[in-house]
Amino acid sequence: MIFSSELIKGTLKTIVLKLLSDNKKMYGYEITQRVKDLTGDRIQLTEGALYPTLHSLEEEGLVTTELEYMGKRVRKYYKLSASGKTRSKERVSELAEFMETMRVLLDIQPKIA
Amino acid sequence: MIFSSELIKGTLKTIVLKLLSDNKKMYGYEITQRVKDLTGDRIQLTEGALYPTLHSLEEEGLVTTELEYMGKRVRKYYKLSASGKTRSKERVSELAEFMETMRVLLDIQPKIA
DNA sequence: TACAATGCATTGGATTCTTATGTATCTTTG
DNA sequence: CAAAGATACATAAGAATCCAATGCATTGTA
Repeated sequence: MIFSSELIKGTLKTIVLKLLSDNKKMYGYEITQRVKDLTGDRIQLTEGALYPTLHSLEEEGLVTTELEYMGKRVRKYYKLSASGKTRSKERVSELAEFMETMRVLLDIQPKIA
Repeated sequence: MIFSSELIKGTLKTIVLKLLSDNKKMYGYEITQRVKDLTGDRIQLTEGALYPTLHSLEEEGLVTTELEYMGKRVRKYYKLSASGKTRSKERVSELAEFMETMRVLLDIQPKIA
């Protein structure tokens, strides 16, 4: 089952920030694949959503970029800035609280880990 | 803490459907207050978001409406149709799965209920 | 050699929400 | 009793966010 896109809304930035906080640096395509892998194909980021998000994070100063050349192919790596690291923690914990609130609101039983 | 609005995106319809599945009938203002209560003021639905959503659910045939007069004041009650009940269950379980996926992706520890 | 995968990116459109506004009634408080 | 707040409906303009489609180019594979 692939989740209907509406659910992704509002969580994309948090996903990206979290991944970047766990990895020194990542490039766009890598992020899409990592999310695909980690979610068992259930979340597939589209490029039309991801790249504007990455650019937006850069404009906000939360990530910095560096180009790397693999032969003739260019990779644009993104890494968290200091403020990005802080923001990442904030976003993740806010989402955690939100999910807990939604769990109560929707009377959803938590899975036993 | 009131959640940043982006997080609510995509979950509003599910919230409304779930509340209606737990209550025979509800009216708009009641829904906003119920959500406010159930979430300890953390989620506050705006009318500009709620009413279009309710109208949309009606157009989709997921809810039916009936007017009730309290003196001169009108209340518009919404109740789930048969297809609405089905959709409600689908939406809630989809959101539950999505949340579980996000929990794994973001490495969020579940609270012990 | 064609096709799939990798890798960047933009554009147009749809959807969804916020903010602001409007109307009207009922209740509480100074 | 008047004013303010709560109750109750609703719409409109604009912002934000995402998807689908498209484009370009390189690399690997059947």
